[in-house]
Amino acid sequence: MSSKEQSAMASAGSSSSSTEISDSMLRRMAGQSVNKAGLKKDQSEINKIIAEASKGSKFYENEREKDEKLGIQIMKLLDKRDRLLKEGVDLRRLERECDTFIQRIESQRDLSQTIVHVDMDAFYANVELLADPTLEGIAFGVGTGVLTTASYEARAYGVRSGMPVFVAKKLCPHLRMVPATFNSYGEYSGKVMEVFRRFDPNMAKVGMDEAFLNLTTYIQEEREKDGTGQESENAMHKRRERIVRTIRETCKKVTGLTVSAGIAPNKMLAKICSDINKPNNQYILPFTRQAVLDFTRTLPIRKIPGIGRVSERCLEALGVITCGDIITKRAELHLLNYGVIELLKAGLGATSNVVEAGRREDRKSVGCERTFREKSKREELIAIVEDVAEELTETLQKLEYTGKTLSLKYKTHDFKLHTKSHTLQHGEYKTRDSIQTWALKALEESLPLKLRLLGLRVNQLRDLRKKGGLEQYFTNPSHSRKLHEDDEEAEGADFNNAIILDSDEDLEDSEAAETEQVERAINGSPFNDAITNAASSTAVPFASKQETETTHHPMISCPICSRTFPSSTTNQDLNAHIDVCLSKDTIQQLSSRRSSPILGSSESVSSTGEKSVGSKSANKRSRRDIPTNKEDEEDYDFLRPPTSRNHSTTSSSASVSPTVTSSGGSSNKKSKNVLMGTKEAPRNPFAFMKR
DNA sequence: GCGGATCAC
DNA sequence: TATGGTGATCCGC
Ligand SMILES: Nc1ccn([C@H]2C[C@H](O)[C@@H](COP(=O)(O)OP(=O)(O)OP(=O)(O)O)O2)c(=O)n1
Ligand SMILES: [Mg+2]
Repeated sequence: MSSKEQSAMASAGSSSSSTEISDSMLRRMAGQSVNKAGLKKDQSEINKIIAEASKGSKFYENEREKDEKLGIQIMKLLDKRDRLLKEGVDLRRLERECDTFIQRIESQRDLSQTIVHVDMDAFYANVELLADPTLEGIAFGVGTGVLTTASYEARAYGVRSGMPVFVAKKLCPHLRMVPATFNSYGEYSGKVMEVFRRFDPNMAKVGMDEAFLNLTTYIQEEREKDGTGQESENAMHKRRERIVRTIRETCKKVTGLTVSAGIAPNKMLAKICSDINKPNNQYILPFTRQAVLDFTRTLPIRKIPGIGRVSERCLEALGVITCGDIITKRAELHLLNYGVIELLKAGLGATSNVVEAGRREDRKSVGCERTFREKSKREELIAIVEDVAEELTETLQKLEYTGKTLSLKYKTHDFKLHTKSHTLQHGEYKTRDSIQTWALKALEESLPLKLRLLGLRVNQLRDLRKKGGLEQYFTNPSHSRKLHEDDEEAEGADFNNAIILDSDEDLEDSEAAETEQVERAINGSPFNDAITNAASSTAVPFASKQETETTHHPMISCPICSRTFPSSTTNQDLNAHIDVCLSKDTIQQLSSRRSSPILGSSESVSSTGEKSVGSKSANKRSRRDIPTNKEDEEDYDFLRPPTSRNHSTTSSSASVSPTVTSSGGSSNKKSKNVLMGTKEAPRNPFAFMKR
């Protein structure tokens, strides 16, 4: 049993070449393998060229070390699994427990929202193309030293984001490079977002070139305007496609840039779909449970946002390659305290469909870092820190934030990363001096170092544009500034008020309590003092409000079959119907191909004229009280038991958090991601999909 | 609160 | 010869 996985894990050297580059290293060095369309060469050949070009470098050595440690951690993970199984853990019980989770997830599945993920094609590259038409149709990359992105012509050679130029040129000798012009990307980003916002004023921007839109309201309004009543699923399907095509065309018309899109009932699926027909195209997933399950069953877990190279390898070692495997292996995942519930949600394609605009005060940090040729001379390093501190200060002031925590980041010549941070008890980081003073101190006490990167970052921010103090607590969320209403790029540095009070608390480690000064300056009026001081003492100024939204759910509909009901329907009736639907046995449908009423009519139909998306507030909860569960909405409650379970079975010996034991220095540290979890505490890499 | 680590863009 | 910058989150202490 374990022999099979053992071959799957680690390197299982199948490399036939004389050199000994393991499979895992080949894959590690090759970023995203776009295996999609016409690559000029075989992906495995490309991977070999990449690794070959890097071999021997410090970078490569560092990667190899990390790879080796990961292999060890994975082996420990498998050992732990085998040990628990040998000790007689009841897998079937775990499986039943997972089935309960699945039932709950299913009961909350919501197909009622039309979610779209829009993603600009080769964004930086296409912006450069607008400025320089001679780039049309040729292979080129954007950046210096490392590519931020590449034209699709270049991608055909295996050239990708994050790849160093010298490697890219090995893959594509005629590759042309153009330097990045970040300001222009910001400007175009602004224009693009403006277009998206026409279709969903609440659009959620994700980075400079992508966004989530909830088109449900737009669609509803359009239908009302048309006088169109309830539509067949087929008609809805076409309407969605048409509207998204319009969005993309408008974007192209207004900005000259092409965009791809994914249309699905929730964010994760929409995001995955936007990639399917890239570039300059779209993909829509039918809004039926069966279509979603068919889609996810064979979907590689690596496509799940949040599952990166490391998680992919860990899961692969457990035999989990596709989302369908998540279901199949659910008991083992549960046993190992992997974040089963989040994995199951992803595997079932039942994730968050809440789209809300980001807010300025949501920002958590502002930083600045610089890579340079190896340096170890004290004065040189000091000069760099001073330089970085100055730039960071300028950025902070322009953006109008201050922060309580400052961290210094440095990378040694052999690519090992480190950070040191300091949190002020009273004051705030705001001036160049307060920042630089601590940064230099931190650097000096680490000093004998040969470095290639230095950076500074301020955390625990306070938004100076937002009313400080307790009022935040009572102010209506809608009053908070949307992230787009200004901020970065475009826009000349609008001078800041006279907030320049300088509160160099930290200078002598004295931590003066000039917070008062700062606050006063910010709030301008002394009337605020009482509130302000109280707030700062309770850390409220930095608090962000809680949304506590459950999944979007404007109408009452069966979460399994989508059938809608009048809002007058009682919970009892609804639950009765849900039980019927669930009784079909979710698991079975997952593993069996079982065709289904595709976009057919059978579903949806009976709308009983329950229109009104407007009555949104109607039913906020999608799960109308399931079986016997506690009140908690918290997934982790289900994962708690694991620890006790694991050990209860084995009693003492279980060695609570054994395996890891830290082998010298930072070594074992793999603990990070799920697996290594010496203990329970499953990791939750899916913030993105979380409610 | 700190430091390491993973992930995304 | 040679491997970026910004920001977020999670985990174990
Ligand atoms: N490691 C990375 C990845 C991306 N970017 C920047 C450049 C990209 O143009 C932009 C958007 O990232 P995407 O992942 O969306 O990639 P592209 O838009 O370039 O290509 P596409 O979306 O068509 O795959 O972010 C970056 O600086 N560094
Ligand atoms: Mg893009």
